[in-house]
Amino acid sequence: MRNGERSRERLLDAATAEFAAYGIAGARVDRISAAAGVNKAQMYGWFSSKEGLFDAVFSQHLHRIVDAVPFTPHDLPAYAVALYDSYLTDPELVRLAGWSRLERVPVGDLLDAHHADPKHAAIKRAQAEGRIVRDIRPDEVYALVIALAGTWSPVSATFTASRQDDQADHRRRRRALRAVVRRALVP
Amino acid sequence: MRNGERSRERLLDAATAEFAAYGIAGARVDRISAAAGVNKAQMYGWFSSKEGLFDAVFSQHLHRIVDAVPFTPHDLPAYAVALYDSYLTDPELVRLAGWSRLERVPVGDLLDAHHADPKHAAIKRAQAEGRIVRDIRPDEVYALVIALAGTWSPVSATFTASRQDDQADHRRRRRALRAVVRRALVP
DNA sequence: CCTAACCTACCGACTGGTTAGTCGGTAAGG
DNA sequence: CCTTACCGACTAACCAGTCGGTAGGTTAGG
Repeated sequence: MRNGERSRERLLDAATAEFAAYGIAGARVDRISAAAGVNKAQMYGWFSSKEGLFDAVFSQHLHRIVDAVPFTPHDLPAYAVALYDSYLTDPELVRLAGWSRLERVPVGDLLDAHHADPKHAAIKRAQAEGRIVRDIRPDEVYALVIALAGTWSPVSATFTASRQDDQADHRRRRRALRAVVRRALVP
Repeated sequence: MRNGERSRERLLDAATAEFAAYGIAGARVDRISAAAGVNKAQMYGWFSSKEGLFDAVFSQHLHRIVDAVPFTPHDLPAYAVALYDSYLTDPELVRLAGWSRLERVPVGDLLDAHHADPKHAAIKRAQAEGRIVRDIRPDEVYALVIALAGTWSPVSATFTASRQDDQADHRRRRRALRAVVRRALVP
């Protein structure tokens, strides 16, 4: 009974990297346990299956996926830009969400309602204050901002940005993103 | 030598469905050959591996992914709405692109330049004519439109729409999409 | 017109490596 | 003495890819 807590953490870290890189079907439990330095049987004692391990990883990172960046409904352009930056520093989270969408949740909400509801409510208030356009429903405002911030994300259908890109590229994308969100959603 | 052409077609159709549903790592070649009614050894005679089969499937559908909808740079809002509709009728294409991004092409362009270049050039002309705002580069205009059209797509990080959704929902999303693209990109 | 050679579609059965998950245990701490 | 961390070795199923064929159609030579 030397150090169960630390082992569990190393295991979840290794599993995060593995699932982010290969998805659920592509992940290998032997690779995870080897990378974590945790015995496989031990792993199965804590989490009962590969799927169970993915669930643990995903729910552990849920708040980081959702709140990687403080939500600022009164300044959506800045929020979108901050998301762009967070996708650059933490592409794993976006990839994890992508796998979950493709391998687990093909339609409907990706996350539980109680993660999104507070944001929708905040958007509604900002609309009442005249900070956000009123002709689009709060949940859709949110969806559109997330989609825009993900234009160059690790699940982009066009181009995925990386930290190695030229700083000028990042600046140009941030500027475009800020302008688009402002013109589209700020009255 | 009864009908090689038809068998090949059935095989590619079955492979498309399988890869769209499960991705490369999750796809099972036995399932594909069974669904197509084509012997597995035959399959390996035509395509040399599971990866080779995915490549064939993906390149076969490339033009449909890129040109599922006629590109109308002079009316980007309508283009975005048409893409929304095409994602509803053909979610497989978007999922295929998603798998390719996650399992194959983690950074940079998802598609070859020669697929995107004509569109960028058309956007540039539309900008010169004053039909599209000039403060955003053509390739980024395109990326932003694709991202917006994919707000409720099968790779959405928030909500994935489906044909079963209420017609009112579809109308509301189309209207929001049209408004956002117009305000953001049309002068 | 026949037939031998050849090509391509088609196929059932197999294999070797991989992989999720298990077993039966030791030892450390409380 | 009980619980929990830890572990090497194992297994049964799975799965991509192969083997060694048969048969139908086409062509060319006689």
